[in-house]
Amino acid sequence: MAETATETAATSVLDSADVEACNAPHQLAWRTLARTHAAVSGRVQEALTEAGMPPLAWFEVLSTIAENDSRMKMGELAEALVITRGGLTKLVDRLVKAGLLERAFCESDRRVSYATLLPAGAELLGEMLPIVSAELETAFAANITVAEAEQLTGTLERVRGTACSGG
Amino acid sequence: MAETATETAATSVLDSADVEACNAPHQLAWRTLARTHAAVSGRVQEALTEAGMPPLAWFEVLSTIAENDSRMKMGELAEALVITRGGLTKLVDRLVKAGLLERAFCESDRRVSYATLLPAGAELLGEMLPIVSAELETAFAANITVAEAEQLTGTLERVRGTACSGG
DNA sequence: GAAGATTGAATATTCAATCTTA
DNA sequence: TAAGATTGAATATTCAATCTTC
Repeated sequence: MAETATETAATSVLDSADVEACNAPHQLAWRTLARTHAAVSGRVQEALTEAGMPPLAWFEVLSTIAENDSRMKMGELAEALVITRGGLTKLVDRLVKAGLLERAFCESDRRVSYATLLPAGAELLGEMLPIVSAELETAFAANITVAEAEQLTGTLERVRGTACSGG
Repeated sequence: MAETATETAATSVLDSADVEACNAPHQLAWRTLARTHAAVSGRVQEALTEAGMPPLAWFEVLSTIAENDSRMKMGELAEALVITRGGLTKLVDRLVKAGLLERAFCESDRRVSYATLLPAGAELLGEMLPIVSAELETAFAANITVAEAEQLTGTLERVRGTACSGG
């Protein structure tokens, strides 16, 4: 309505099919997913900053490498973190400059390079972990049960599957 | 442990408590949430690029405003999109420059400014929507049921709640 | 002084092009 | 020629400082 008003820039901009599409359960789930991710990320980031710690991205890198025998190929790491290769190169550059990681080259295939965790990186990870964990406990444990968390993980992994492999 | 090895940079870097914390259901849920978000975002972004459309962030802005009577305060919009105010100002700048949005000022309180949807913005939204919808259908509808999507939304909203308000 | 929004400097991320090795 | 990684240019985002209005 209100199409007679002269001020209204663009009322009723979406036809009924569009509105339906916007409010479909899957669309709603996606929007909630995106905003929950942003909100929780922000909280964790804030907690790290207040504790004088490096950004969340550094934690992601350190923890991912630590869980993979403290050594990962750059390509694998980029895929695990779901960021571009170029972006990962520069991110790792910063961690190397900070003395947390070291680059190593594969002997059998000189094209590949590894990012390896240094003791200082492991130590920092140990300091960041409780802060991140505490924040996640606040966000998750306080609001959903363990069973719900596991179900959430399962559902999300199925969604992610198609998004990645296209199969 | 493993301090006798000369090659290993940092093996067994996490003690058992840390490993436990990393693999806790809530930590796992968070990691899956973050990576699913990145993966699906990437897919949608790619589809938009291939169709010669603007980035996903533009879609988020346009659709959020469209769902709120085609007019939102900058602060509300920033909160809805979970980005900083400064970031939103520049994002909206780009959309304004592209002729998709218009700024309007509140008469009762001159401090607040509105972002209003222009017809060109509504038209573009109509073109982007089917592309985004199709990609989300591929990611969601193909892998989870409507009931699961609704449950996912509910679970995520509870997680988000604490992350935002702290209550 | 406080709230809302914007700006500029610094940082981070992407995309395309390049380099090296298989 | 292709795969893996890196670099540089362009873009986007944040943080702190500023401006305006309440």
